[in-house]
Parts: sequence; structure tokens; C-alpha cells
Amino acid sequence: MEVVTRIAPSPTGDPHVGTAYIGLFNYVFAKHHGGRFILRLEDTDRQRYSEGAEQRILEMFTWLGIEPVEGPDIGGENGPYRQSERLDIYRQHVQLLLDAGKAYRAFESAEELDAMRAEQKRLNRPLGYDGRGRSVPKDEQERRAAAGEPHVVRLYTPDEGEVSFVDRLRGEVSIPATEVRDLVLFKSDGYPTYHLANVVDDHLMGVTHVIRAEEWISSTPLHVLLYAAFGWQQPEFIHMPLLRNPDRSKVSKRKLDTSVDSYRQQGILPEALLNFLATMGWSMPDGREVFSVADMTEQFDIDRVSLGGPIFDLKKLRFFNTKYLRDVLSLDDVADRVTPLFEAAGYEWDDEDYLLDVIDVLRPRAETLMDLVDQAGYFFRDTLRYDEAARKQLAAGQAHLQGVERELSMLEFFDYDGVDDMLRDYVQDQAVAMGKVLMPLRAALTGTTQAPGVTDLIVVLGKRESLRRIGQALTFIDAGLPDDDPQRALEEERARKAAEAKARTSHSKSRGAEYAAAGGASQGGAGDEGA
RNA sequence: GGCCCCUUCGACUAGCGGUUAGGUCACCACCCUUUCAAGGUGGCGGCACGGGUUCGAAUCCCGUAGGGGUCACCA
Repeated sequence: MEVVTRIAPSPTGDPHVGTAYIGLFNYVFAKHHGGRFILRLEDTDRQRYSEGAEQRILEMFTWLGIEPVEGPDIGGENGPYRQSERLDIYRQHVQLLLDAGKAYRAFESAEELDAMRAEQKRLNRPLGYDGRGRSVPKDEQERRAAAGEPHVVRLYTPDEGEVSFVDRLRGEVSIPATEVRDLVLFKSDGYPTYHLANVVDDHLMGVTHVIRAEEWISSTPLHVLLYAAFGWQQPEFIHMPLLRNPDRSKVSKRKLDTSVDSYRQQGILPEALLNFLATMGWSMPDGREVFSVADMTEQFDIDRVSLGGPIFDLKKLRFFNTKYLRDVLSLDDVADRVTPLFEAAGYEWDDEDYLLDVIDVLRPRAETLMDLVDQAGYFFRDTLRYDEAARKQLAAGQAHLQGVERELSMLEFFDYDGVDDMLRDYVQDQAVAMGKVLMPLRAALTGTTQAPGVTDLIVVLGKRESLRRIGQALTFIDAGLPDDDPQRALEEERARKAAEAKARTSHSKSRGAEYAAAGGASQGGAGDEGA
């Protein structure tokens, strides 16, 4: 029999990491068994339905490369794949149960049910529907329904015995029938509940393996009862462990960033996210930890799922991302992905090789695509901004900057070794520590003190641009190293005032109006704080 | 609280009756070094507890504790 799995998200908010997680396992399981993976939208909650959510969920799967073979946007023989478009089907099926005497119409209002629960709570009784609607005679149910009285349809559930099912990972799970309440199949708003729609659809769509999160274990007996009421064969149930917040409660957006879009925006790679999710509760038979979805599919074995709820650890996610960015993906691949981001940041470059060189030297320092964007700024700006540490280096290194400028301009063999030899020779000639020369140079070339090796920088920037930047720095030094960052000037002003106020408590007075008129000068380059 | 599920280093996990309990992340140290990284080497650290079963338990059984989920006309 062909294996059919599905992911059935509800379009209620941001695309969720849990959806990606469960989707991955369903996808891999189906693919491994040569089966089909389908996507169905469970949009029966019209209160929580959110317009754009649907599209974003579909885009998430596209981005991840976890493509269903059937779904709302691609169609398929079992459609429609949006539950809101299958209302007639559910109506027909509840009618079946009604006719067979397996379900009944119940007329309690929401208020009455609330009161019932309040009473149960007060008396310290177990909470839940007490089946009171059963006592309304069938003909009266039909009469009141025909008269348009709002009501729900509930399933008759057994009052004694046990309801059990087999979970592939846990074995038999049994629950006393008294714990199972007459569940609502159809809501008074004309929409089916999750339970009904889910069971009907899984059956009609031929789903053979229900792989979902552990939180569904306690409602599985309900589903089993429903399958039985319809006389259908039940699928195999496989409950995955629940992803956890750092405090071990189930993942929630209050405690963790659960939005896949958000990780995407931060420059997390889909491959890395998937690899990370794959290791949550699963491991490769050979112990490999870095592997692709294709590798996983090939080696997949659902029985290797471990059951402890894994904590969604951002550090580990970043590790995977770093790994993919630096080692797994090719330079070209990274370039392709970062190009739109660089363009959005306003960076411009003439030839592709420059871009590749930049990424090549920056990549060992980046954990995300956005890190690359943030760090690459000085490679694409005509006018550098020198941070405080850089200005200090410049102030101390004027002579060496002039010296290197001279040597560099005379350099003939402009390749890595040529530049490196030139720098080393210069340092040796001057008999100074490397840092005395290289740090000011780094500051001149990048405006910062934390950057790739100077030789790399010069080689990537090229002779002309390197000389231009050194010249620019020397001019800047001549100008007395004015603070050109309005924001920083502001902060320093604030700090100065605070210090001043503090000083006033011990000393009588402080000086310092000379700092006041600093900022304002240049506003070069593009702003790089992208949204 | 009732019911159900779970329990190996801080985190993710390997283990499926006999191992010095292995790996990865994180952390720490050292090396490399021109800053920041990267890289290399090493280190720290664990079978929740108590009973059984067995010649022998991380591995099997029972109990306790702890964690989690669920008790909706939400999914």
C-alpha cells in the first residue's frame, strides 16, 4: 500500500517552526517509502483565521524545499485541500452519523456549558461535558433543529471500558472511557471541529500515517472512536515529541521566536534550519550530524525517533547555520543568496569576482546571511566612517600609513604573496611590531579594527582602492580626526554630561563646551540598518 | 487536580544485558596569530532516585520523584 502522509497547518499566524518540524518528518517518511506527502489547510476556525497566514505557510514550505505533491495551490485528486471548501463533505458525514444514531444534536448554550464547568470546579469534580444533551429525545432534537435553534452535533462516546490505540513509537496507549467526553463534531456556526474534519479528510485523502506532535495523544482516542463510528480503518499513529522552550514547556512565541519567517529574515538558511530540526528527536544511524534532507530521506527510520522533548536551542541552530554558510555551501551558492540582500542594502559592485572575494574573506566571520550584509559595508562604501577604536589607531599610525602608501604604490606583483611580502618587509625595515603598522592600516581600509587580515583586505580591494582609502585616512588625520558620526557624537555628549554631573558632586565645576560642535560633517554611503 | 506521555553530560543525542558510557553544540584552557574570527589540540561534564529480575544492568519490570501534554462550539 502506498504511504500517504500529510501536514495540516492552521492558517492562524506566523508560519511556525513546529509546522516545519512536523512537515519535515512527514515529508521524509513519505519520500523514504516512495509515498506521497500532501498539504491540507485546516481553516475551520473562523475566529482565528488570518488572511495572509495561508500564503505564508505555503511559501515557507517552498522556501524549505519541503514540497507537497498535493495541496491548495497545486491541486490534486483529493481536493479541495482547504477545509473551508469542504463543508458539504463534512455535513454529509455528520448526517451519516446522525442517521446511524452515533451522534446527536445538543442545544446547550455556551453560557450553560460555562456554568456546568464552574459547578464541576466548585464541587471538585472532573471537568468536561456530562452528556446531558443525550436526554433530549431524538424527535425533539430534529424538531428544534428544524426550527433553527442553534446547536452542535456531538458523538456518543462509551461510558465504560477503555479506549486504546497503538502509537508506533510508544506502543499501546489506553485511556479510561470516562475520560472521553461526547466531543463536538459540528459547531453551531456550521463549521466542523478539528476532530471531525481531520478524521474525514485523512480517510478521504487516503492518509496512511498520521505523524503529528505529541500534544495530540490525548485526543487520539476520540479520533479512534470516530474512525470506528464511520466503520473506517484507522491510520497508523505516530506522535513526535514536542519541541520545547528553554524552560521545557512546549514551544510558544511568548518564550521563543517560533516564526520561520523571522529566522529567514535573520539570514538563517533553510538547509540549516532543516538540519537542526532533523536532529530534534532523530539521529542518523551512522551518527552524522550534518546532513541534507536527501541524506535523511535515504537513511530515514521512524523508529529512531527519541521521545524526550527536545529544547529548541538557538545556539545549536546558529551552529548549523554557520556550518552551512562556511563549509557546506559553495561560494557561488552563498553569493546567490546574499546578492538580493546586498542589493537591498544599497551595495553596488561591478564584477562578480569582487563579490565572491568579499564573501570569501568575510564568510569565516559570519554566522548568518545578515552578518555578511552587516560586515560587508565597508567593501561597498566610498566614504568610510571610522569608529572610535579605528580613530585611535589612525592617530597613532600616521607615519606608517604614509610608509605603506609609498611601498604599496611601488608594488609590481599585486597578488597575495606580493602584498604580504611587501608588508612584512616594511615591518622588518621599520623594526616595529606588526600591529603598529597593520592596525592603523586596517583602520584606514575598513574604518574598524575588527576585520579580515590586512593582506586579504588589500588584495580584495585592489591597489587603486587601497591607496585611495589610505589617502583618505591621511586626509582625515590631517583634519584632526573629527567625529563624523552624529549618533556617536550624541552618545558621547550624553556620556560626557553624565560624567560631568557625577563630577559635580565631588568637584565644583567641569569644563568642556569644546566637544559640543562636533557632528554634522559627512553623511556618506548608504545606510545599512536594513529592516 | 483527573487522565496520558516522557526521563543518558548545561543543550541535542548514540547506546537497545557485558562499553574506561561515545559524538556534536555550548563552555574553559592551550596552540596558531596582525585585530576579530576561523582552524588545531586538550579539558570540564551525564545514565533522576529506590526496589527487583539477572552471573551481570544506562539498557528489562515495579514504585517514587521530576518534567511535559491534555481536559473548549481552538487547532
